[in-house]
Amino acid sequence: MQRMHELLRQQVNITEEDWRTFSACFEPKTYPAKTFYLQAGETENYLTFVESGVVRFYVEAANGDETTVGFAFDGWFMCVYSSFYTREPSRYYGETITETKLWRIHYDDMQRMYDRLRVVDRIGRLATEQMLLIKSERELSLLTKTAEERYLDLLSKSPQLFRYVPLKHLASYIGITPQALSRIRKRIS
Amino acid sequence: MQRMHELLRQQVNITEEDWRTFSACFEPKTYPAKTFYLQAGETENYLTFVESGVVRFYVEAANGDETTVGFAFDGWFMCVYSSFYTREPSRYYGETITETKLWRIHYDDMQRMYDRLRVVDRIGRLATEQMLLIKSERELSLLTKTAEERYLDLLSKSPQLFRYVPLKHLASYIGITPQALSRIRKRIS
DNA sequence: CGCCGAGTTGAACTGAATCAAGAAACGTGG
DNA sequence: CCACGTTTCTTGATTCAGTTCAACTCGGCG
Repeated sequence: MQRMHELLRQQVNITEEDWRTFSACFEPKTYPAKTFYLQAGETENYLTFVESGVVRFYVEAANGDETTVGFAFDGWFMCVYSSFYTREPSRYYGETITETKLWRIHYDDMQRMYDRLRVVDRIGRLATEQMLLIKSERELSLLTKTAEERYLDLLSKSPQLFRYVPLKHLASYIGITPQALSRIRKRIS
Repeated sequence: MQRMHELLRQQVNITEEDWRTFSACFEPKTYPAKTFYLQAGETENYLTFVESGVVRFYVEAANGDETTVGFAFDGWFMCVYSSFYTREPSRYYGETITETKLWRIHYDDMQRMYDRLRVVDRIGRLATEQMLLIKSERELSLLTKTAEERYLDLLSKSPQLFRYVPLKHLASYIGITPQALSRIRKRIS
């Protein structure tokens, strides 16, 4: 919680009183490794701050194949936004990779906070803007870069992933099969 | 402006007074067809509401190839968000396809509005959330669908594009070359 | 009329998918 | 702490979608 407080203060002016009101809405929770924090078909009810751990988001194709869409790391806000905003069932699974400690706020509480505290609208806007930047960058990467370039980007920007996540999930994040990734790694080394 | 007012009122409670204050910051502008509203290297200074017309966003590769990243239609807010938020030069070009009438607000005025009117924080948050939904959908499409599926999606969801935009730009939006799109169209028909 | 950009078509090539099999690493129970 | 089964990773052979390069058609427009 300490960490979330610091992170928010870097971005917005939040009074001690507003922080107490806002932070009181969060509940702590811990998931063991390899457990679902959200399954496809469920509705995302929480906006979550990751205190420690790594979470993987993926979708499942009709044939059972998984496509990894993204990850959430410690110090991030995470959420299946498409379900959280629209209140429709999620198409994504969210699964912990390592043991994950988090703080989360329920959708209903968040709406109350939006109405009650002006600073929360501001926080929500800035958090969404940051996620939009990440998604725009990824769109550009998928459109203009080769699989090999995306692999090297991942290697340099998120080396910690390679310690926890099986290569097959990184392959599907890059947009290729595990076999293709294996050959890229062989070619490079 | 009428249209923007209606659109906003569908989403937030905005008082007449706040609307007058906010809308007074917007200036009208008209671009002929095939002109740049923003070039790569420039910083995006405006958040823009498209009154009528179609705008294409693209990036240019080292070899001169263009990759179309997206479009903006009438009734949309448009912006090169990555440049607008970060105040860094844009890597995207924004070029009108048809004559385009728009209303725009300068970055500095928008920041003033954020501080002055609470409802603008709310509007900014909701607008960003919607763009994030669009980008998330596109990410999923690029990761899990074939070029042919993306072509058919575009055909059913945005048929108006086919009236204005050369196929080569739709091809690069789909993520393939004009030749490959030509063959897909032949195969399907 | 001649030019130019857009679209199509053909042929050769390439990166990645697929199918299949084997090797390595991992974790779980005894 | 080892043995076993499972998952992950690698490698090979084949197929496929899409790229690249090149030639040609078509329609608009100075």
